[in-house]
Amino acid sequence: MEDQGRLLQALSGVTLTGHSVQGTLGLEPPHIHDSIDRDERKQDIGSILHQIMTITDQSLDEAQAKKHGLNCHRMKPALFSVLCEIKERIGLSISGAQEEEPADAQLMRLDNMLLAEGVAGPEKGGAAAVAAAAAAAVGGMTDNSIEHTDYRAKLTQIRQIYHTELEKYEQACTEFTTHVMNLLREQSRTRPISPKEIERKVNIIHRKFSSIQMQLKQSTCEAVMILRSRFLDARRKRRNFSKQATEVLNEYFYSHLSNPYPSEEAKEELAKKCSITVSQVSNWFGNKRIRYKKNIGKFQEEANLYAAKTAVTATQAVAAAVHNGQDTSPATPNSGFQMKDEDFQLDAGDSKNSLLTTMFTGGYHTPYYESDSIQ
DNA sequence: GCATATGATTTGAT
DNA sequence: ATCAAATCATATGC
Repeated sequence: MEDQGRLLQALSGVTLTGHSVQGTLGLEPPHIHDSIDRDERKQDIGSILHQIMTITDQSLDEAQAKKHGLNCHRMKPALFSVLCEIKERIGLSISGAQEEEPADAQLMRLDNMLLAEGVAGPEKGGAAAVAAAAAAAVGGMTDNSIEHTDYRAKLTQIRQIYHTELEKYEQACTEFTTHVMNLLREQSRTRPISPKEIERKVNIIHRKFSSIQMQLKQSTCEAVMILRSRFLDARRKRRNFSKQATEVLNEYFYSHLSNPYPSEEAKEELAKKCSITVSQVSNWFGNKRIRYKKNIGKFQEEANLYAAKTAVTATQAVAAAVHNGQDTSPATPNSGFQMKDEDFQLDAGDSKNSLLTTMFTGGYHTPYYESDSIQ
């Protein structure tokens, strides 16, 4: 009863000194309570608060001490690893081994595209812009270069934004990762968190951030595409080749009519002569071949023109040949036209020009350019 | 304004 | 990779 009394005293904050236990049990008349001094009660509350504070401090210290003791316990590492293992197993059995890497291919595609467009990869925008400006200054393509530099400038802009954003993301990712890692490492002193789990969590963070990066890449790609279609779609801004370039190309075409497939070297030379690209030469020959084949009649006049042209240049050689007593019998410019995997012979009926048809449909197989003849 | 010419691109085959 | 063929989109000439 004595013990109980003290305990109750401590808990209720009412001094029971001089009163019987019955009093604390509510057997005392109530008016006695009212008579207790208010100051005295305040003092009691203060002392209890103090006690509580002290207790809290003590228990914190105690807990800290206990924790430290546990941490230093020789069995702690073993216990920790066992707990980690158990946790690992539970985690695996719940979530299973779900590996999801479907976005990888798309990410690669985006990366490749950005690299191809010059948005990612080594810095070259400035140099290219300078080169373009220089080309413009030299001359040649005056109206084209302005748009091209404009395009370059916009591309550089996109590139800059892309890189700043990417850097920001990377920085945020590293920051967040280190923060989480520190947190987990700190917690691993009191919770079973294995390094493996930390690694996994870090991976999750990286995945999240890389998905954000992918969004950035995606929108950058879109921007570049729009820019391209606005500025670089050659079909929209097509310019005919110069008369001189067409001349050179036609000369080659009609003088190689039996095999109008310039080699890589020939293409390069033609490109240089015409100040166009090799692929433009390829395009031109591709178009020419198909269009010539489709309607040889339409091209008769042109063929004659260039045949005559080359004939003139060949005159000297012919003269020499005649002088040497060689055969100079006429050949036909278009009779031997040959497409790949196909022998294409001119049908006389196709031609609208009967004179030229009779002139050039002689059944000779020797292309005119290979003979030393003049018409 | 329209028909044709022409350079570029796409597609599918080899 | 290169080509033929079809197609697109602009240029040009009338």
